[in-house]
Amino acid sequence: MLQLTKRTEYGLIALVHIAERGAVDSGAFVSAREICDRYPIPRRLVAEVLKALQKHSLVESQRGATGGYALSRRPEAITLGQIVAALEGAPPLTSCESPIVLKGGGCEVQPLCPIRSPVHRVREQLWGLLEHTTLESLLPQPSGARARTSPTLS
Amino acid sequence: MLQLTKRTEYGLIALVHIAERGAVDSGAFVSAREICDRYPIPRRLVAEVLKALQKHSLVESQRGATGGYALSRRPEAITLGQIVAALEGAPPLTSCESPIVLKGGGCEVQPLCPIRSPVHRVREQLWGLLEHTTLESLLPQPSGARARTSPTLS
DNA sequence: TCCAAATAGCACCAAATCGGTGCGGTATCG
DNA sequence: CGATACCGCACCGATTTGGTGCTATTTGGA
Repeated sequence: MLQLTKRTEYGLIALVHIAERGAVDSGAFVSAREICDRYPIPRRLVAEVLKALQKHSLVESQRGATGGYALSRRPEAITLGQIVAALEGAPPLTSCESPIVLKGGGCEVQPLCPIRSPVHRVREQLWGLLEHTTLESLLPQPSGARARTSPTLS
Repeated sequence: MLQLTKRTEYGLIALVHIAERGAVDSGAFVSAREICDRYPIPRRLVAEVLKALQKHSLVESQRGATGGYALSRRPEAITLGQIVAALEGAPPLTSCESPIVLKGGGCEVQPLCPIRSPVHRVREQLWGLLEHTTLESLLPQPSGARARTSPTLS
């Protein structure tokens, strides 16, 4: 499916929320509870997602009573591609997209597969798009650049 | 998953093959058997996929002994977006991508969802990419070596 | 000091989707 | 007639997804 999973959506929401709270690099920590209090996301899921993001060094975690999560980089240094790769596995671009072989041929021989090469081109453009979209660009314009109504979550 | 299904890949292969054979608009018909003789695709699957493509008016079918499938339009008038939409359902762009609601809020109220609007933007770009990629551009350079898909959208 | 809050880790589950198949029916050409 | 080829339905197993239970561990604060 050409669709983001719920995990990724939850991750995006969590990251946007953390970014809005200004929790960057141990400056402050946002708890999973705060996130799922605000949005109807199961607490367990948000924890699982954040854990995955932490493993990919996108967020840092702090245990204990006042613990939580914080971005490990500034929002403009985090890309959608990194988030998706962290939550949905390595980009399928690397693995042979269409392991189609001619009868008797091998997929290794590129000229035999009619669509592998062009589809790879498309996939690369797609990931390029994701890589050029930063977390910051997903934030609801904090400094009033655009006239979008701020959610005013806090 | 941000990945095309096997069905879509099979569909692309079938369409590319049909296009290469010059079967356009009842000019000639390519049988499913010919396709799966050439590529290791289960005959049943290719038939199912072609049927779906036919329902979406991307190919036409002819029953009988010398029957088969033909493109209903020229390859440059068929886009990747149309193919994907036919084989993986309506573009998820229309349905609310992240049905996230604030506690007590509704997803209908757009300003409340922090990521819906930005994610929609990204999705639109993505589909724009697919819509600008024609079946012709997926062909292995028939004559004019214009293997472009869409020019720099970022 | 002790408890509450919070993350970490593991196993587990139900439902949906995906890839693929069986079987019979119908149309068409030779 | 009969071979070829599309059509339609139901069905199956495997994988993925979305989600939960429970417990351990860490940490701050009353």
